[in-house]
Amino acid sequence: MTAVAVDVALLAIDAGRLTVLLVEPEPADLAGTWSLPGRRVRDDESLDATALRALGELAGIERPTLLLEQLRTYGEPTRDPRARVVSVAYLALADAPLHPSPGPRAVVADAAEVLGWSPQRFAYDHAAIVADAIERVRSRLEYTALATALLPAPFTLGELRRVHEAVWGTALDPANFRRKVLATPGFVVPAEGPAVAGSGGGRPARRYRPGGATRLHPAMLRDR
Amino acid sequence: MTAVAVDVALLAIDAGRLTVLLVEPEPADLAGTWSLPGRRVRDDESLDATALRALGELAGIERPTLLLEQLRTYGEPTRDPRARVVSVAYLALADAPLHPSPGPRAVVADAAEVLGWSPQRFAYDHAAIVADAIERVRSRLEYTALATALLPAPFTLGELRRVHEAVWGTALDPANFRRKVLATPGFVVPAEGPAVAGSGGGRPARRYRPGGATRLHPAMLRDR
DNA sequence: GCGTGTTATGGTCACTCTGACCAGAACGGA
DNA sequence: TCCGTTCTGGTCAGAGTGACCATAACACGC
Repeated sequence: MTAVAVDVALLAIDAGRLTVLLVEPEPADLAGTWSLPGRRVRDDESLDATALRALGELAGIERPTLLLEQLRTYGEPTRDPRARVVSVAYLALADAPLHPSPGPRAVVADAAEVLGWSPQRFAYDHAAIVADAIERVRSRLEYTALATALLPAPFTLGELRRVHEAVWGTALDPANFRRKVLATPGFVVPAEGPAVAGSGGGRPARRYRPGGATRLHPAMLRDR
Repeated sequence: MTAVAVDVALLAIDAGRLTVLLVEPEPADLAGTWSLPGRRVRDDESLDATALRALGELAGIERPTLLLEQLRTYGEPTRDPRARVVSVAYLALADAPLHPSPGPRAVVADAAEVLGWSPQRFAYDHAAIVADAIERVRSRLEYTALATALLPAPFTLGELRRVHEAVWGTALDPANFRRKVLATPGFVVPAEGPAVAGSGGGRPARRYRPGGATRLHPAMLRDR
């Protein structure tokens, strides 16, 4: 009988880098590999609820501010050698660095490094899911206002720019980035209160909040 | 126990309009509504294979040239009142008008009209799946070369333009469309052979084939 | 054959958007 | 005070775009 599971790729920005949450798989024969937190779907439970439960039970992460977006569903008959499991993969974005709770069973890994790992370091087909999740968030930053989900509000345009730089792995011109963000209706709106200086000195920056727009026009295309 | 099914939104261009394939649901208590062709996933069967089998068994459509793309997975616990069914929805594109086989059990409906139907005319949550599929193909035409999957090769730039017009429901300037397509690397490549006139007269048009590119740079943005 | 309608193709022009770049403003720290 | 940093506003050339025009090359009716 075919089982249904949910696996979650939880991404966050930590020290200027994009990170992904990994956990040790539960089956003993998969020791030494990494996987995404995942749980079987209960009969009365929505897929979103399963995703949140997996993060709580396997990494001790309970955050109401998580942004959840369905990634795709992985259903190759051979993806789990023990049983037929169709897995609905989720992309989740946190607005602050992750601090998983219980010891070595969960780690926060650098996304760019993980992309270079051999697929054998992952359990099941989770190497593909992680790669798809990272590519999805990179693409979403071009066409949607998703970057604001990776930051606590209010934020400065410099902080928003560093989110884009961390996700895309490229440097962006501060003045041009500012011009494009402010020219895109609904991307950000000014927040009340005075400008505040950052940690390394420099002129204090104004603060902004998410503007409510989802799709961006015009888009913020990265270089190719 | 949770079951897994695949539902397919098969779209095609017919007489200058975007169409979607609908079938009558099998349960007797859903008579009078429409649904997408769907089947339970067999234990040894991939999701893609289930999608093709559903089209064959429920509409008599057997086409190797279909383009399949996963849409998303619908898993609300209440979406099917009889049992918990998680459904993986697929978007499928045909390169020619559809001719479903067996009588009134399958119909080809105009996509724009279907979008205006009340959700009660559909079984389950298939109104949402159809709407998501149409929005997906409209969006894909902006950023990918998917339009070439809705046409048999070789094709003229006028035929390719009419695909965009049918999907988006807007008129496009022939000269500007031509300039943009030819300026996008890998979108189309010239086909051998002479130019051929269309049905309604006019200067014969050169023919092209898909150029192999998937993502388009620059994108072909529609008006908003 | 001849005009007419249609489609394809090539071009112009003004406008917008973009990246590269410059310069001053406003802070923290030596 | 000087220096390094970041923020903010600006210029400039080039690419891309929509609106539009003109010509080419066919089918069709007369």
